[in-house]
Parts: sequence; structure tokens; C-alpha cells
Amino acid sequence: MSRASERAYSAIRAHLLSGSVVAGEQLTEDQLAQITGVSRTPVREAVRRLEDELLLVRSDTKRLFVADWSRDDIEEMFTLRQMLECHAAERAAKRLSREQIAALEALNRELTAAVEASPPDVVRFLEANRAFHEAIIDAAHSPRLGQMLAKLVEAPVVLRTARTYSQDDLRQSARDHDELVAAFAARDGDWARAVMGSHLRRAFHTFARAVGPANDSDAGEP
Amino acid sequence: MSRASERAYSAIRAHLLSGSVVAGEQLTEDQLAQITGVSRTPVREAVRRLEDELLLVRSDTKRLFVADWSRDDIEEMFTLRQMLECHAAERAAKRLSREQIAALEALNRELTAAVEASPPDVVRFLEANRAFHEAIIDAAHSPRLGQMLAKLVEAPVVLRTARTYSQDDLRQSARDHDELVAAFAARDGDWARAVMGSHLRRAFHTFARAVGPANDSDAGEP
DNA sequence: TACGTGGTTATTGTATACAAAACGCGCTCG
DNA sequence: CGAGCGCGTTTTGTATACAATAACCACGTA
Repeated sequence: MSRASERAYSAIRAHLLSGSVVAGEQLTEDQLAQITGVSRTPVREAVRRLEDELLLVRSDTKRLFVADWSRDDIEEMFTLRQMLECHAAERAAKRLSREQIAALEALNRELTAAVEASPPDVVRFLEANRAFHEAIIDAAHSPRLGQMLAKLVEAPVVLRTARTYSQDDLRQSARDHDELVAAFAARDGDWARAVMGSHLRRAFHTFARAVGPANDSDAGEP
Repeated sequence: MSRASERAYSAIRAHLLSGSVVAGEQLTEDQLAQITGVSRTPVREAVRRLEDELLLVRSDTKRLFVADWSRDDIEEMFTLRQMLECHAAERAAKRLSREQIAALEALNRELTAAVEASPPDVVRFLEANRAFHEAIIDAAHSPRLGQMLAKLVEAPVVLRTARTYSQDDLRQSARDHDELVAAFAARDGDWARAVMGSHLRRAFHTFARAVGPANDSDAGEP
């Protein structure tokens, strides 16, 4: 994407994740243009992407609001992610080269180091984790699958604000990744799928615990 | 979507499906603005959507081309659709009301009537078929799932040009739908999933037969 | 008070002009 | 002969002005 439009996208995104806006709040293109320092044209383009990523939603009359995710929304996204990423892991098991598997091992060493630092380096963990999953998805070699997963994987960062990760959670993630690498090395798609499934399902519960008990409110503007 | 932008979208889409453009051909926003009769601003918006639907692709330097789908691309999309729509069928089995099941039956009577007409009314068949699948996806009550499937279900129409459907194919579809309704009436999610799986997998092979033997060319601009 | 109704403001949608970037082509120079 | 370089042309990206639509508010009426 071009300069202004890209700048608008990351600026708006950062603005949303900074916590300075509350879910359900209305935004206008003019406001966003001022915040980002570009004109409304590229802002509108950035807003399109953020709508697609479900960070912003539009009312039936085209007003723009900060998305408000219910617990059901989060569960839905994790369920879809699990379905798709298990598939990706299975495909990756058949396709990863020895070098790529070695690269995954290296990424997980990095991740483990971040976990074992004191205190654990969450930012470094998240980055290594992201790279690990991305490498698997890439290796699945299925462009539309990658496109869908990109949205699902990125999305929950909205809720990451002030999130606390226990060291146990992080360690378990590292162990899951180790087992995934083992499954890949054995070229065992079923194994990889199973490990990925439990990995993501646990991640959901860790997440859900933080966001509170189940309820059935819907996403969107008030 | 607003008037001009929506008009542009359907006009460009129609233009692409009309067969008057060949895969891999370059298009410019100006051309499309002329064809659609609106200015470049709404055209750009429509183009965004068509890119997202993979009917158009951009080169690394932002030039716009008519997408060229390989057999692998088609197989990927059917595989993803199968994975997601089986899930939708399973969820729908738990959620469809008696009225909604009755509505599905009605849709399939309409579909059957189109099939048994002489000659079979393919347009009517396709419309009833679309509505049938859409009703199931809606009943799954999973908005992001619906969004993803919408893209996957709509996409293959690109290849529908001059497609010939045998009456046997159409009849088998109608039978599958009957069995799906039975599975829903029995509230048997596993059954629904299984029927949907075979239904879509057969559809893929019917489709693939028409588009030719496997090859490994990639999508996109030349 | 509850409920429309008219006009006013706020917000989104579109057209157009201009800026930036990419392409194509002929040229030069090694 | 071919690789790289300028330069006009084409194409995409951005800003801005204006048009269309939706929300808001005050007011009048039952």
C-alpha cells in the first residue's frame, strides 16, 4: 500500500489499540484524518481494511464505530482459527523442508529464551510466537487460507491491552511448539493437526479467562 | 454500499463475467470509470472489493489485472469451502427452527422443479441452490464464518461462463439437499456435516472436469 | 406528555484536479 | 551488441470541494 494510506492504517490501528478509545464509540472520517495527518481519501481506504479486520464496524446508516467484541465473538474467532490453522499444520507437515523445520526450531529457541528471562519478555515472546505461526501458515502454501488466517490471528490483539500472561502459560506454549516441530520432523500431519488443535484451544481458554465469563451480547454499535 | 460505488461494483463484475475480458489482461481505473460511468473514486472502492474476492489482482507495482485461476486455485477454494461449510452445516443442524427447515424444503422443491423442467432451467437452479446454501450458513449463526464463505461461494462463478451442467449432476444435487434436510430434521450434526462434505467434494470434481486436467500454474498477472 | 415535522448541522459519498510513481522507448556509451 | 540512463507518457495515489444523506433539535399539535 501506498504511503499515506498505509500510514493512516497503522496510525488508526495504533490509536484503537492504545486504549484511548472505548468500544462502541463513534468515529468520523474527519477525526481520523486529523489524527493521522492525511486527507479523508486514504483514511477511507484504511478504514475499509479495519472494517474487514473487524476492528471497526459500520451502523446500518454507514456511521463508523469502534468494534465491541463479546465473548461469543472471541470464541467464534478461535474456533475458526483452530479449524483453519489445524488444516495449515497438516499441510505444512507434508511440505516443510528440513531447513524450514530448523528455522522453526530456532524461532522456538528464541521464544523459550523470552519465556525464561526474568521477568519473562512478553513482547519478545509474542513476536517469536507470531513468526512461528506465520512460518507454518506460509508453508501450507495455500494463499486464501493464509489470507483468512492473517485476519483471525491478528484480530485478538485488540484485547491484548493490559493482558497478563502467567509464566506457566508461556512455558506451555513453548512446549506445544516443540511438539509441533517434532510432528513436522516426523512428517506426521495427523500429529501436527492434533497438537495445533490443543495448542489453540488452550489459548482460547487462557484468553477467555482474562476477558470474563460467557455472555451473549452481540458485537457492533449500540 | 452507496449508489455509485455499488453500481461500479456490479458493472465491473458483470464485465468480468461477460467473457469480454481475458484472464491476465491489464485494466486501468480510467477504463473502468468509463465503462461504469462513475468517477475513479467509487471505482477504486469497487476494485478493492473485487481484489478481495480475487477476481482482480494487482502486480507488485499496483497495476491491475484480471485474475487467472489455475486448477490448484480452484481446488484450494473448494477445499476451504468444504471445511467451512461442513462446519456451518453441523452448527445449523443444532440451530435451525422447524420453520427454517420447512423453508429449506420449499427451496429444494423449487430447485427440483428447475431441474426437472425441459430443458432444465439452470439459472433458476443456481438461484435456488444459492439461497439454500445461504440459508444454512445464516443458520450457523457465525458472522465471520458467513463472511468467509460468502467470498468462497461466490468466487467460482467466474468460471461459470459457458458452463454446461448435465441433468444428472443437477439431480444429484437435489438429492443431496434432500438428505441434508433429513439430517437437519433429525438434528444430526454429524450426518449433516458428512452429506455436505460429499456434496461439495463432488461439486469440485464436476467443476474440475470442466476446467481441464491438473496443472500447477499460478494465479495472477503474467 | 408523546409524537410527528421542519429545518439545521454533522457525516458520508462522489467528482475533479493535481502529485507521485511506474512504464516504455530511444539513446548513449562501454 | 547490450546494459543502463533520461525523459515524456501512462497509471495510480492524494487532497479538496461539493453533493447527498442521516442525525439532531426545537417547536407545534393532539
